[in-house]
Amino acid sequence: MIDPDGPTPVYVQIAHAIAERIARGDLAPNRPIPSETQIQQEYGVARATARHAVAELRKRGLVYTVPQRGTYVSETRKR
Amino acid sequence: MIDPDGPTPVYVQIAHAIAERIARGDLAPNRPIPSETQIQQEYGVARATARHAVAELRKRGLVYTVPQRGTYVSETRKR
DNA sequence: GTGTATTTGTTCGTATGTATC
DNA sequence: CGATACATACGAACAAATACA
Repeated sequence: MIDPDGPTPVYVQIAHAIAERIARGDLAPNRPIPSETQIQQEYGVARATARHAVAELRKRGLVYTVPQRGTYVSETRKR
Repeated sequence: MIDPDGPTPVYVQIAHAIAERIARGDLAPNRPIPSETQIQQEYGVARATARHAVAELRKRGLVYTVPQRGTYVSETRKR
């Protein structure tokens, strides 16, 4: 699923994969996404890379992080 | 005893030191090895490093951990 | 029965060093 | 040089189960 040798950075690929799980409803609002450790194991990357991926999702507003608790899927914007 | 600036990672050095104590019989089968907190203090390292060292010993099959209990020296393999 | 201390489990935050492209 | 990525290490906080007085 992740291509370490591709042109797209691994952390972007992982962020994209998680974003899809959110879009699909696999990961619901206010529910935790995989922890950094789980991402490390699931994708076989270093923690720094896992963190980078999460930071990417946070930057896009898809998730929010609670220190020492975890990272959760943002609530769908009211409309 | 532990060299933080050496080429060998601190957690490996600590794992090695404890492995020697086991090999020497200083730590007997089914007896607890030092807790993570004790390892922290004895070697002056962070808990994450102490845990890493214990994980290393577990990986080698030298010890087994009982959640909320402690980590114990594995029984000598029957032969 | 009740509280306290101990121990491992788990999480995110941060920094440093190395290597590669 | 900067971005990416890995490994190591320290810090801080809280949870949960166990052990014991």
